[in-house]
Amino acid sequence: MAQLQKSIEKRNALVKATIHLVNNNGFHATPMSKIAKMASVSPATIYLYFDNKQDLVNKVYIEVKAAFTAYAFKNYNTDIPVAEGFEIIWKRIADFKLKEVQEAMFLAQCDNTPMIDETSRQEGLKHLQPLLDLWERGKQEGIIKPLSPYLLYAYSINPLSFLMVMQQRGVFQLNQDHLEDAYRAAWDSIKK
Amino acid sequence: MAQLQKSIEKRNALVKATIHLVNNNGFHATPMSKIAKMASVSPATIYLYFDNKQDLVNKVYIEVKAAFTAYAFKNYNTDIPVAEGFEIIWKRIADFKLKEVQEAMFLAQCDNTPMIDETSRQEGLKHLQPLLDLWERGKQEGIIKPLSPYLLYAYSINPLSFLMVMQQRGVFQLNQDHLEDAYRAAWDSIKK
DNA sequence: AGTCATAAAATGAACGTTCATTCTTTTTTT
DNA sequence: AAAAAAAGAATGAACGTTCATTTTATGACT
Repeated sequence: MAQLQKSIEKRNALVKATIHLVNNNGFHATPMSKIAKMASVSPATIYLYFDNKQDLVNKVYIEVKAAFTAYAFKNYNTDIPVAEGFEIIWKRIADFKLKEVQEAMFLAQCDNTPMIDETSRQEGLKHLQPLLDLWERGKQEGIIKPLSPYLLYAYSINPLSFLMVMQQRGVFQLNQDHLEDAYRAAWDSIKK
Repeated sequence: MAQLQKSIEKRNALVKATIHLVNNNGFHATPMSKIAKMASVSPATIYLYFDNKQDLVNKVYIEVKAAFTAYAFKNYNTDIPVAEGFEIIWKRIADFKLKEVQEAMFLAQCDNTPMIDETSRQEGLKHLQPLLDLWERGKQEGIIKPLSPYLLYAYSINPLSFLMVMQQRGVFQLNQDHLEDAYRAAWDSIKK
């Protein structure tokens, strides 16, 4: 029991170190030796928890993505009206990206590079279904534009990633007023 | 003269090969030997044109970025009214991303990873000034929302990158109708 | 409770490979 | 013939992964 506990701690440390180092250096410029060192572990120990480097980063991606969507949909259920549901989800996503900066940065990098296996990418996409359902409902009720989900996503949700990256690079400071403006822009771009 | 001519061809081949290989494998999974092979050149020859691998990718980034912005602002000048100017620029950007897919993918990857030096990133940003000026004018005339340029960019220009990546991954096909919809969403999100 | 045998977990060193870069030689151009 | 450009082979460092060994935890038996 104490043994299992310890293992989980080590695994978490490895995941955390991977996120941090990949954010700063990229996947291929992050040696296993450095991940091990940051997690206070021997390089060989990584291979007790993961098959290899690719498996490590795939698993980290899927776990972070799952955590992200769990957070995003926490206060949402299908009984809530479309406009309100969208606002709830959008603001939770913004929350996540502002609070869990490292995790969000990691996802942004994964989504824009060939770093992740295609299958893991697909896996990560599945979790977004509630949002797609909401948009479908919104279209049927004539509340939002009859557009492809990719367009809806591109103009309402995805811009948050861009803003977060800019904030992270220190080029501008994102505050609560900005977020209200951003939400308004997001809604204006998809509402009918 | 004939010698210089030949050199430029080799250099172009190297740039092209770098873009292609980095798009498919990422920066660090693209060995100089493969770039050389794809450009039909010896690895050593690369070092006649570029200082090292980092210098190569930085220069490719800046050149592609310059080509991109030159294309974007081709038909625009400061006498054109704000709304019309925005439409011209937006559609040229969309054009570029659809026609020069490899170049656009390369920029998207550079903008979301630690692959490029910070100074090169800054350098690439400078070229966007005409768009910033246009927004400033739009705000003063009360035509577009009084928002930070980062918000304006995030909700009007940047989504195109997302759409292009999705298209490139084959998850959906972007056609002319989509582009009209996308432009409408872009404008709705920033107009007052 | 304490001892010890066994198994699991963890380690550091070592291996084989890959890669960026350099060096020496050959080819091409002037 | 001299200089510039290009080539391929060589070099040394870094990396992912494995291996042999040590450390730690577990549980049976006194």
